[in-house]
Amino acid sequence: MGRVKLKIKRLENINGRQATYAKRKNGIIKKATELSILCDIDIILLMFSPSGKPSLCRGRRSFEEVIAKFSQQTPQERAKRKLESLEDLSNQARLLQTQISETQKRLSQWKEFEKINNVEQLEQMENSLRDSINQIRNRKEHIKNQQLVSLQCNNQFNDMHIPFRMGAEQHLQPLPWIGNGDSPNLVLPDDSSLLLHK
Amino acid sequence: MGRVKLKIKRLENINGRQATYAKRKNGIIKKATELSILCDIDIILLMFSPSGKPSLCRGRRSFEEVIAKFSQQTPQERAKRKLESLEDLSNQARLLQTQISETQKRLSQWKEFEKINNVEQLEQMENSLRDSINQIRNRKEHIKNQQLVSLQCNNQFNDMHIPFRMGAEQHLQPLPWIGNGDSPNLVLPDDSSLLLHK
DNA sequence: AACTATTTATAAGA
DNA sequence: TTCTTATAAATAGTT
Repeated sequence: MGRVKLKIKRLENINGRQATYAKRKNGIIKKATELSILCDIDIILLMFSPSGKPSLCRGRRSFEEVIAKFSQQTPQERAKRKLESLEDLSNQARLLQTQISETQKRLSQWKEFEKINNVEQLEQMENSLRDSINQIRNRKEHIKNQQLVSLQCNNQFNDMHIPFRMGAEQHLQPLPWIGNGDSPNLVLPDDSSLLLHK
Repeated sequence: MGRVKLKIKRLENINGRQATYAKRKNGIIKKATELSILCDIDIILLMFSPSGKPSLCRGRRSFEEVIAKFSQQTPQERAKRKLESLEDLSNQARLLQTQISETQKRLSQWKEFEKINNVEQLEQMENSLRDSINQIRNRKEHIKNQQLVSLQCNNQFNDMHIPFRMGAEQHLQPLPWIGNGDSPNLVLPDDSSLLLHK
């Protein structure tokens, strides 16, 4: 449609390409808009000028919505998307792996004492454990004293039909972590004393 | 271009929409192809028929390449992409959060004995710690014996110009985890004995 | 799917 | 660049 019939072949003149692009771009955008309205459809037209400037034409729905719709419809696209996110995920996985192995290294210190060859370090670990044992003993004493007190209270109130062990329920709370042994049981004493100062 | 001038407005007849779509789809695809060749540009034309069937037209470069080029060029698109991946990431984050808080809950048992109100449980923990201390003591004994042996060896070989402490280097290995106190120091005794059977 | 009257797009020139 | 215009191309209604 023009003065002469045009051969569909790359225009060698760069200015000619720019001029033709400018004209035909408007034409095709008009066509896309018309098609979208007339037939009530989703359409995306994305093109780059010879100098690289993008032009986007769309119907009523957004670029992202239409691309997503297309990607969801075609299995290849879905697979490709997954492949793309795989890269990110594997980076994250690598990071987590590092963190986990570092943590496990630290944890294994407290399990596999036969791998530690430093007597001073062993002694510091022993002191830390001893400290924890002392804390546990203190706690046990405390609880036993409390039980004694609450039993005395119950005896006082037994004639008043207060339910048995009422007032001592604090130490009867369920401890949900017990028996939930599907993941390793971790231990964390306050072992800041273990850090050797540089 | 046709027998009558067409008002650009949604065609009410569904068959009319289908027919017009079929004709104009070919037209616009031809236009897009011509533009791509004539001006040597990237172009993507994606449209859905009134019944939902997608048609994709592209130039020399693939759909993904052109979309990526566009997404990289426009900051809004880049932001939107990030926003999309945010959803996945937040799901992962939530999962990790759960795992971390579960782990921390377990760990805190070994730090905050004053929160445990069950004497039996405290005793099991104490036994576990005592067991670890015994292991440490055994290890210390073992190392001291080894040191004695290796010192004797060194004395034997001193006249042969063997470097000092050669043969005892095993217990002089650096222990990289010491002093690396930027993350909590974790402890894991073999506390399977702590699990109460249901 | 093919025809064709007519509209629309556009190549070259101003 | 934008406008003009001769001509090519697309297509609406029809068969």
